Amino acid sequence: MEENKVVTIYDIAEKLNLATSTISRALKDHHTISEKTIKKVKKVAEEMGYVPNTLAAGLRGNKTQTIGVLVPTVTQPFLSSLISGIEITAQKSGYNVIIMQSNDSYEAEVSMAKSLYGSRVSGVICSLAMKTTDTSHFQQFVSKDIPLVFVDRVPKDFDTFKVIIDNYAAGFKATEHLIEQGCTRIGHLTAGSKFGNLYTERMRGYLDALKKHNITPKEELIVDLKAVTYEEGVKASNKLLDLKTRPDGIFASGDIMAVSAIQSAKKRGLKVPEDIAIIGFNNDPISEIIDPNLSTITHPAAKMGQISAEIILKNIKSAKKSAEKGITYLDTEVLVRESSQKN
Amino acid sequence: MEENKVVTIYDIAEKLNLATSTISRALKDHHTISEKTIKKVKKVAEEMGYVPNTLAAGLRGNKTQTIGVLVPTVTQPFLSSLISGIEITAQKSGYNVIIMQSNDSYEAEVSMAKSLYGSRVSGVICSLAMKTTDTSHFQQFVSKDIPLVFVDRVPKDFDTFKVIIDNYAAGFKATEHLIEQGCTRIGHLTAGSKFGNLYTERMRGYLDALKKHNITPKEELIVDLKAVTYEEGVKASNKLLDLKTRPDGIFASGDIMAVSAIQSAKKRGLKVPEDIAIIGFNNDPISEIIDPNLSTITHPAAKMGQISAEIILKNIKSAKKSAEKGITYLDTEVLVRESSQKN
DNA sequence: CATAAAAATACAATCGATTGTTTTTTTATC
DNA sequence: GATAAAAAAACAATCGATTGTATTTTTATG
Repeated sequence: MEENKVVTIYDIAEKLNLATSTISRALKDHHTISEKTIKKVKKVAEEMGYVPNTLAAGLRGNKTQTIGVLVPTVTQPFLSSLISGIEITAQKSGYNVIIMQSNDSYEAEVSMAKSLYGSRVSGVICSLAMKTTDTSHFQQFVSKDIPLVFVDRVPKDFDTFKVIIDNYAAGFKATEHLIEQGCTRIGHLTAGSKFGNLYTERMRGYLDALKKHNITPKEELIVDLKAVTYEEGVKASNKLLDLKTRPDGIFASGDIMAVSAIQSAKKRGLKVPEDIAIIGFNNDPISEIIDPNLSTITHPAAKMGQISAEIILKNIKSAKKSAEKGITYLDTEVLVRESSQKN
Repeated sequence: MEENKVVTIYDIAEKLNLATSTISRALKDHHTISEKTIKKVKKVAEEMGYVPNTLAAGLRGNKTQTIGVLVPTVTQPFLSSLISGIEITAQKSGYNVIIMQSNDSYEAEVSMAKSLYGSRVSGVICSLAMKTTDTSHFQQFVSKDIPLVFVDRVPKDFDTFKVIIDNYAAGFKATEHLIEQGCTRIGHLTAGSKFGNLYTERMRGYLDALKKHNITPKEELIVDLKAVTYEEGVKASNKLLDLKTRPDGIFASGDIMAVSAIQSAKKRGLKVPEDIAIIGFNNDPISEIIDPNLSTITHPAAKMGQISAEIILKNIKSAKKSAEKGITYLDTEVLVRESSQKN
């Protein structure tokens, strides 16, 4: 380890009396450099504590070994698992990950997209802010051939890679499961559905499942949360539980909401699932811990992160080949635990 | 938005028939550039869709607007909150955050530290891998005057900034709280304590609290988990509950472990806190949800992230001023909820 | 209006790695 | 040993923003 001076290829070149181009090529095993020289260069580089300056390489090549990740927050279990999946996959290929949190603000998202662009990231993975309807701030990546993947919360009308689950089908399955358990009056907790997002899709599944089984949807049974928090979940659950005719089942579009519902029901002395069956969405860690254990829809967070990263990596390498941009659907399952099992 | 060509200050310079140096200075309101020119340059830059290339700036100035964050994982609630705090604070000052997960592996940590160094991050915030005992791989940052903050899991013998809670005091408080509730036979769940880490400190607090109240520590009452997971927690809890003389209180060094203990106790028909009082550590989201609500020690994750980032930012600016490197202690509190309240 | 002082802008080197092209060295062949 | 071919290494430009220094333009003053 040297004193305070940063070691560059110039220092190595000087020491070995070679050209910097030779050093640069030797370090990456270029075929025009002799074995002997390669060995010598690597040895000295090691000794001098040389660490390549990725900025210089990135500037020259106009690309970095960095993937930008833009998500609403990192603290939700689903998103932190997603990020973990991205980071692990990127790391394996020598890529770094820059994280930004939009905090569900459209303005923040626009500004952060610009910042990522300025950082010359090699690719971008984004889960949209809840308030985002216009996505033109992502156009800059596409027009510069920077691979862009939307994951989980994706826009409808943007032609790029998307990694999602089939939220409609999942909502349908969840609801049908409750119906199979004998529920006939099923409440639904959703959030920000007016933005036409994934919650809306789940709700569509809910509605169609009811329809299929000849149950007439009631508006009073659907509660739209302002934010996906425990407190809002409790408020919304109580709205359902306060109805003159109480629901006998609840499909919550997220585990936090489902947990709120369980707690609210228990607080009133109701038995879950006997009095009211509840199913959530996401398979957050808490679903295995809450009493009764929460039935839920699996949501393969880490896998989605991994696949998103793989798409980025593949499309960086195959340069302008402009692979067909498509939607990757991942499987979900109804995970039946205690909270919904009436039989 | 332009077609496909990336806009640089050269393009702006050409269009306005000015020198690039003028453009560069105008864009940052340098006082030697006239108001008129500044306005003109900014207008055209905006029109042309100019986004500064942070690589070029970073290369020239030998510093980036980036903070490296190296943590065991991003999926633990404490760490994701920590990261969130860092990211928000950094973002406010125009800094980006690169995330890396050591997955508690020493080798990964060493390699990632090198990678961060190669990325020329302006500062580094690290929470050590559990398996790390030697920290010489962080020396490169100090010797290059790159501010380095260790947070939460910090090394003993490294002279740099540290942001931690007083784990000893917290362990003491938690244990004393149980004693005040009338517990006399208090079990302790800890993890990897042989590495001499923060868990060890909490255990020291536990032991001293017992001593202060004339309770003789028993080795059988201390269980050391191999990993901090729910499953390992259950195993460890059962070891305690299987003792011929069962403990009447448990201080778990983390909320996951505490939750495992609650569930394991309940599964045996034991009442919490009547039969056995339990207190955790961290104040994870789950502690408010588990039944009974979990008493715990607050652990100001987001705040620790914020402060760590602030230290970095401050010490980047004050360049080589080499502020005195010290330990910042944050407050913790005993958060008494249901799981420990016998009175 | 000449000249000094101040203001505004231009010039040119720099950061460190990469890479297309050229030159030098080595090897092969007659 | 001369010459062509192949191999190895050197040369030099480049990426885009920054910044110390020089130059030009403007303003002020007698």
